Amino acid sequence: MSAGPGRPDGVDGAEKRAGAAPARRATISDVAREAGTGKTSISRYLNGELGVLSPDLRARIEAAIERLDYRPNQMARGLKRGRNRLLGLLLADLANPYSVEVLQGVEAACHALGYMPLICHAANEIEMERRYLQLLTTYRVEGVIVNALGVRESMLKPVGGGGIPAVLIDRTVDGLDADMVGLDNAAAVHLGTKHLLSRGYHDIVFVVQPFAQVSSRREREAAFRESMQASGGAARGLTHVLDLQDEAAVQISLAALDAHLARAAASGARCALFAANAPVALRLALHLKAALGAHWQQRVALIAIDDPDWAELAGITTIRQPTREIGYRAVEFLHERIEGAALAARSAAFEGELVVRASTLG
Amino acid sequence: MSAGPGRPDGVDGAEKRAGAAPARRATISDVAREAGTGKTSISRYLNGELGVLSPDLRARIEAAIERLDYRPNQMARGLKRGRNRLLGLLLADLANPYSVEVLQGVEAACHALGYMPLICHAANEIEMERRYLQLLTTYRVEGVIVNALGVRESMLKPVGGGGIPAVLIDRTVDGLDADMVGLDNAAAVHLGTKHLLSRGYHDIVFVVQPFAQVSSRREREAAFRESMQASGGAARGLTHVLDLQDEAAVQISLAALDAHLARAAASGARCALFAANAPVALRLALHLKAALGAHWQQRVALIAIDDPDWAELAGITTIRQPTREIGYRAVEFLHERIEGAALAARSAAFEGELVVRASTLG
DNA sequence: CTGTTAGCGCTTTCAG
DNA sequence: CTGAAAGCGCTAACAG
Repeated sequence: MSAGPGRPDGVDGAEKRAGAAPARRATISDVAREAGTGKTSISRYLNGELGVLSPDLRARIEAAIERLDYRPNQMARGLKRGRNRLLGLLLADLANPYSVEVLQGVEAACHALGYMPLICHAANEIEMERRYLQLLTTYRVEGVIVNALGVRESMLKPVGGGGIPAVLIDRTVDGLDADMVGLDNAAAVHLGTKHLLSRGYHDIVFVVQPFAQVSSRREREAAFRESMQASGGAARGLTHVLDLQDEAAVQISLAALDAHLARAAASGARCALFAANAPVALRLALHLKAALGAHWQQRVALIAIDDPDWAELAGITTIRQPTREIGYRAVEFLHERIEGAALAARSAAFEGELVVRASTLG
Repeated sequence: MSAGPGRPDGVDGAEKRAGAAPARRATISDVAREAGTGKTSISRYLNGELGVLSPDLRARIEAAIERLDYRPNQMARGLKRGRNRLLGLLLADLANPYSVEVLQGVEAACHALGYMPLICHAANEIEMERRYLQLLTTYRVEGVIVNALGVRESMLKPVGGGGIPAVLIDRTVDGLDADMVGLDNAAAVHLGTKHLLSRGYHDIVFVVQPFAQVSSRREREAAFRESMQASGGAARGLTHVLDLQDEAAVQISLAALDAHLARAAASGARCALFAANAPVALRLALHLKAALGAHWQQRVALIAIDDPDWAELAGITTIRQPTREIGYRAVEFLHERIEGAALAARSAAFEGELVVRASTLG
């Protein structure tokens, strides 16, 4: 991680200046000198303690700052103050539109509360995630929001314990007692199955990525089974695993799915696929299109949790998560922890919203 | 932007510790004391100057670090060294898959070169962009990669001038002489029109967002017109503007487009739409589907620059940009500048790749 | 091979 | 109202 020695320090292109502009950014001392005062007053000015400065001094400071195009160095401030207003946001997969939307909520909240988000993208690599978490520690972020891949609780701060304050998004982390915000998975799945059943689909396959390690997937899968049981055997439910990280496994799994669909079709059952999230839905749709042709929608119904922008185009029924709010709330939770709130771990579960489209109106 | 006074400093939940863990992260002094040596040796150890430490001292240091779970503070290092290994990445719109892909290239390069990307998302808000640029300055990033919305050159560093080193992505900034990396727009558009003409489409509408302020759009539009002229009047070309930031304008524009399509259909011309980028393509596809029904593809051809994941699902022909490489190269350029390279502004234009799908095989 | 001594740019007592 | 001085955690001469 360290840059290592050996860099030719002699090189210095920055010296080639056009003319007036200072080679080095002005420091607080420069401003103090320019304004003919001490650093303290500058600092006071920067921190908004205006009432305490004489109008004259204040004017001189303003002028000096302007003239030197001075910008306080956050790093130095952070070092002295012990807080740098940096929040880490660790995302498992930015290719998932869910993450991008949550990110937007996080950004909005950060602005409102005066934080700067340090966004880290693990790209589904558990090793990346580990490195980023370490990096965040190193940059002394005041807290982290984690959409975990495989983080161990050891690096995070359990409520009331040591480490760095964390709030979890979408997924819990084994053994970590922290604030959590996400979807009300059980309710969302029930919403979906109820819709499917009401539309007369009596053979439902729930397709989900390997769920043992990921709480949200686990909860969705459990809710699905429970939901089907509650239907009193009126419909047949089946869980199907699709490991998107392993293309070979995906092929095998899709073949099995095809077989199931064929069997169902032969027996005259109306069949629906319930994708546990957007990436799964996309993979399914692509496959169905390839396997059944452009009019695959007439052969099998598809519903999904998450509402990516292409869902409308493809006409797929979805259960939309209030993603922005999830991100926003996560920051709020974290902020409270950072400010020292000593309450027990909280959890916010938002409701999903059913968006009915053509795919389930067959 | 400043936190302002008035925060109740008395509150301090962090004091409520479970037991052993230290309330405060260990500092280099703690480690030195624990290892029974001076800070210098610790620093040397941290910076990989291992050959210069006796095996014994080294072992003691390692043990101490381990015991205290010590992590060097990057902020302090940066303050002292004058470089904090932070790079700013200013993105106009993360909802555009293009940005996410470029981002991945940037991340990869950052890892390889030892930087930490500070990702800022302007969300198409020019004011946000300005604030972020200021913030990045304040955090003393060593350089910025900018996918500009409306940045003025005043904040950035023209090659050889003052300010912060910048490299531009996809779009140039008026009056800023900086490194630039993006798509070979002219070639990409030619690729598209050639394909369309060869498939017998003789009425082509190029749909683009307002292009006066954005160099890539401008170049694409110009290339389109030139391309049509070069076809020697064999086909009719028309530029159509779609301002996605203004829903009312979009409606009007789409209505006009519908009229054009109807006219073309009446005259028996085979008509194609050429979307200048993915967001435009999505909007067009959604509209066509709503206006012409699920089988809109049989009525009008669609081709687009950019290759979002839904393109395959919708069967839309695209011109794919090597997005990862663009991001990677941008970091490399920036790195060279940071290291002091004093060459003239460079520009890297990557070739697009035509991905033919059903939409243009009608 | 190792430690001492100055700061990096800023905030914060503590005296004027 | 204002400024001098002492660090925050770390690195980099400069002596041993």
